Amino acid sequence: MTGVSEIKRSLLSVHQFSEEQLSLFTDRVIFNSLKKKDLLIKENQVSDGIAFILTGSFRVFKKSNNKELTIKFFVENNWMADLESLLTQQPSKNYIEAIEDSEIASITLRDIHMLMDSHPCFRMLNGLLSDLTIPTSYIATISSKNPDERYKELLLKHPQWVNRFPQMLIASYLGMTPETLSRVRARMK
Amino acid sequence: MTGVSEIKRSLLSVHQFSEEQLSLFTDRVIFNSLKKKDLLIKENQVSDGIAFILTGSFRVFKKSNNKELTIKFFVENNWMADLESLLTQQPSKNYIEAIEDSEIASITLRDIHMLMDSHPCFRMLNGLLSDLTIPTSYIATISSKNPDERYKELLLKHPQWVNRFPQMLIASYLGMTPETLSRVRARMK
DNA sequence: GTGATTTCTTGATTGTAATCAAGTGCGACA
DNA sequence: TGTCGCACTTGATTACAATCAAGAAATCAC
Repeated sequence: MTGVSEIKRSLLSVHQFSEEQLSLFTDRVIFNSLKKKDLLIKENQVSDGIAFILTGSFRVFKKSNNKELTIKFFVENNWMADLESLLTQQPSKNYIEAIEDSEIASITLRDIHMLMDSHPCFRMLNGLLSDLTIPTSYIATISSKNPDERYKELLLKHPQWVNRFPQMLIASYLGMTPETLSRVRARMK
Repeated sequence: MTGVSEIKRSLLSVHQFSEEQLSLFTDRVIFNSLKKKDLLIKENQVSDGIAFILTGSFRVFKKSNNKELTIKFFVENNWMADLESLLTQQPSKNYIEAIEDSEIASITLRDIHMLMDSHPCFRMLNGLLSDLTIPTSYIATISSKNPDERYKELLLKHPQWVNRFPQMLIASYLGMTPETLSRVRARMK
């Protein structure tokens, strides 16, 4: 009930770690609760590790002009981080916010490096990074499809998101106004 | 005149490698020439390493509908790769094309892993990855600024690109038609 | 160097999503 | 349970970049 087994299962999906190695890892994680709207990362803060979502959901967003632009969603049983800030160790230009009340387990970059130094197999954790990138498909969708196509694509790729997250956030993620999203949905019945 | 010293200089910018370590790395690189329009990576091909650009330039693009969408430019003295394909070892959804005749030096993922296993310091090469991501700022620009602002931003961030690359490609990168870019430029004099 | 092909410019028109606005509904919270 | 505030819907209008088109300029191939 602590979440340790979920973390281990996730690690096993990238590499056949031994039970001992898994424990080396989970011994270093720190558990946290966040309430809806709490921020995990604020702009100008340096990301110091990655977090596994045990329950709940998050979004990465950016302030541009003074609009919020939602770039990515994360839900339970996935790792999350601000990849840019993590890799460069420069201040983040993004925010990560809990959409729902959430439970997470974090590990610092320093601890990951220590694990990698002592056990080369932990190098395989780099495989986790791919889920943290912004996929080129997202750019393609945003910049070359119309609102109806964008929404249809989301329904195919992430049908659960549509009912789980407020439409404002979905609209923001799809690069359209809430009004437009509302009309897209009306059109589809 | 082989390019080895440029590679070493680039490696030193991420970590204080010894001369011996640098040579371990450069002993493994393979040199190649590409002509304008040659492809380094095609769609559906798995990326098997990273390449350092000695001379020339490249673009990452994607086919969507049947338009080409330019996502990133790379110029000499930088590393390039299709990060998604590299991290997931899944077929690429993108193309990498030489914009000019170019010289590159490549190293395979397998060789990088070997180096990391034998010398933990090579783990620092992960720092190179940050230049390969799609920055969130790009998304913000594309999806919340008008054509004039987008072009002005490019002039600030990458003034050299504007004269070096064909306007079609610049327009494609900025998410607008060549006609629109032409008008933006006319407007700015 | 000449012709051929592609890129760039400029103009006219259109389509589409943003904006502005008002009303409805629902959920959070006291 | 009631009410307050925020999210969502729907309508009318506007703004802006895409599209279509044609001509000029630049680049490429032979």
